[in-house]
Amino acid sequence: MATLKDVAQETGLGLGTVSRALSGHPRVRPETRQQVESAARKLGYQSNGLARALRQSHSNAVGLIIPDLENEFYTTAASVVQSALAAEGYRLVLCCSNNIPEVDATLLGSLVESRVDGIIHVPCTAEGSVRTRELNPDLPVVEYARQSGGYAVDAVIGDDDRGSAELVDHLVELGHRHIAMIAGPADLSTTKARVAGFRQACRRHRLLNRDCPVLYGPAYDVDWGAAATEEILRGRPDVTAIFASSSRSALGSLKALNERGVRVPEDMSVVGFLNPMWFDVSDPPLTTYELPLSDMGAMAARVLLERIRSPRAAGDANVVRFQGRLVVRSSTARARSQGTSSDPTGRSRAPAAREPVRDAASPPAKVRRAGATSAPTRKPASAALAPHE
Amino acid sequence: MATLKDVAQETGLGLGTVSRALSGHPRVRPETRQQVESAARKLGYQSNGLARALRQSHSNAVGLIIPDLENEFYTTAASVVQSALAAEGYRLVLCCSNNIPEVDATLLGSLVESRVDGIIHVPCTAEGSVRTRELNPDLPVVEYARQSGGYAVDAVIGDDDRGSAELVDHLVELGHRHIAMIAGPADLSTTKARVAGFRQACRRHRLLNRDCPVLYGPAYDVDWGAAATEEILRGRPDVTAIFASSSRSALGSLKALNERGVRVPEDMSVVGFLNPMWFDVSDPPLTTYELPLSDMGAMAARVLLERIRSPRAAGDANVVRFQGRLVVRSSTARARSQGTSSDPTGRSRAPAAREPVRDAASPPAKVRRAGATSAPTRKPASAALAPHE
DNA sequence: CTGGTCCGTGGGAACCTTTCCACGGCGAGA
DNA sequence: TCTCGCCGTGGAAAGGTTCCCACGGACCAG
Repeated sequence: MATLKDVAQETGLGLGTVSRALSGHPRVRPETRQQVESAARKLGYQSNGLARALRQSHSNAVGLIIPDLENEFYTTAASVVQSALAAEGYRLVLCCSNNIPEVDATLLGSLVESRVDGIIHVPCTAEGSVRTRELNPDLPVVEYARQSGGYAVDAVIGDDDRGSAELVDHLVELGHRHIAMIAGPADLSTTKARVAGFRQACRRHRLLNRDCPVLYGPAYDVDWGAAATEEILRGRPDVTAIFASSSRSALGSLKALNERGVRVPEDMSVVGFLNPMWFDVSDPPLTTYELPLSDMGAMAARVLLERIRSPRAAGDANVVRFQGRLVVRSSTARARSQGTSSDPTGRSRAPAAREPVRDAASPPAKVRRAGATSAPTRKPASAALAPHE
Repeated sequence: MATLKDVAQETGLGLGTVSRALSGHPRVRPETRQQVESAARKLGYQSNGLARALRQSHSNAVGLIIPDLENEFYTTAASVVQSALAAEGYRLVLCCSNNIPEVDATLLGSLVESRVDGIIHVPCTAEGSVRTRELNPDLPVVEYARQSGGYAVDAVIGDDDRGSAELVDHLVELGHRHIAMIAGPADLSTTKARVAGFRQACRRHRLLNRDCPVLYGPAYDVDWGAAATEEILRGRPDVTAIFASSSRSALGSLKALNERGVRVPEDMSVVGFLNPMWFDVSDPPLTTYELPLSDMGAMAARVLLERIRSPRAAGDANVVRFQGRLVVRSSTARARSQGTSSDPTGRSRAPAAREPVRDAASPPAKVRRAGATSAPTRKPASAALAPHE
């Protein structure tokens, strides 16, 4: 391929001039620029991004590491991050850890080696992104969806525990007092948060721990959702509601229930988590807690770009937490004949079924120092999570 | 960050030696290697991928351009391509054209500028990937899912027209003779193929063109699916079956029908295209044509890597076409009181409902010259599309 | 008329690696 | 004993860009 030197030779100009002409530098005569441009076109010159990145020591690329490429929770993030970055002239290098810690670590290494300008990371262990700090302390990193620990690293997360709590509130309101939670891998921070919210809400409603089992599983996927549901049907006849804490396990749960002929919501209420587009044509449409995924992805990109552009003040971590909202559909109904229920048919559905789903759940949030200072949290976050100055 | 030079200085060795030691070159004394490695660890040395790529003139990265990051059709591809590449030590640079030709072209340019080693491209115009040939004739490109034209470029595609045909066959078998097709943008090659298959099958069954309208739309998305369905309900009371030629428009169609109180399949049969995981818990579970997306993605990666590794023989395009299979569920039933129907209740469901969905549809396919020579096509493809030697 | 400034350009250094070549030493075969 | 070849190493070139500095000319003010 043609290089700058070739263009220089063709035009009889020096390399510096050609470079300036091509990169829009003001100090170059218009005619010269014309000449250079036509020569470049003629030779089919394509500037070498590698060489430029090497010289300028920034590559206009950022890495995104997600644990699962077939989960709309993350692909939505990837999508909007990609858009946000593209708008600012950055490329996205997408990696997938498959939730394997070793792969995660390798990917991190590979990304710093390839000299990306920043990384958005969904960590899959408690160590999280701290490894990048060892590799390159100056590399901006923001954690997404999951938070690794007490390290001072930027993060954009959903309010998982509040979501769990709202779903439990909803179920309790309908008279359920025996609720099973289908959780994911125990060591993920999202799992922890969702379980914590679940337990806390149960306590608040004076539900007994043994009435509200939590089933940890190998992954947030359809098979586990189905398997856990089987387990519940087999071993816990007292349970009247299932809280599947991810969209995929909810799908699996529904599948298993449908196959076993268990009617939803008459015999069993089911709630999901997050709100993929197919939740309202499933059979039945699912009650769930929706997180503003697009906003979250955009925010992650914004926080990262801000860090890339302005030098980072050490220890000054920026944690943004997004609220979601309860979306009530027809997969939840009054508990069947379980003590307090006054409706033996169990058929009275929640009143607010089929409410519109896709409106802007949280106010347009601003990054601290990017303008308005309001964090998107409605109530002040716990100390560990609030942006600390 | 520490560089090779720093390590050389630290150890008192020359750059060449340090480089060799670190890159596993055999000609270096084990003790020396030890020394270098410990010094590198001590300094936190991270090799600079940019410099290496520049020197070796290959970057171990490949680009993937898809038109829509929220469509499981493409994200599935992205996922498996990513895995396949990672296994061979390549990174994936993911770009999204949003189906905008200008963006597509820009992305192509940006990728060749960043010196990826190859590109997998879902073209969004008929020109397709030919632009890369101008930019860099040696850059391996494989087109995915859509085929741009008569250019000699590798491609991995699904057998869209056969899929359409099989769905039409299925509907006709059930007595439908007025079938509306919800198509996508008219200029996409997938749309063309699906419409062609539809028309052809209609002709074969002697259905009249005016009984089988094709609705072209702005995009393969939920809104268009819903809008088109409204249009059909309003303007075409004769239609008894809707062929939504993508998973998302099927979703929109179902949504619209449910909202209008039109029963599926009693009042209207619906078939989708492709087979996202939620198609069998939708209300009702959808009959569809499933394409082996994982195999297709893997094949695309394989074809590309093969091209990267072995010099391309000009004009020798390798086109692989994947068969899918009909998946019959309960969204299709005998046509309502439409002439031939012998079942006035319209309730006799297709016999094969709930058949297993996720088995290996097509035999493990081999790339030409990568071992076995059998193409994954069951019957010989048309001349224009067969791998030509 | 001269000194200073700005403009446009050329040349070289720097970015960091890999790779090639050369060189000294040493063991083995002639 | 001499030579050949191999081994381990050092040095330098190359890869393609950007950035800094210097330089000549023109222009302006004193």
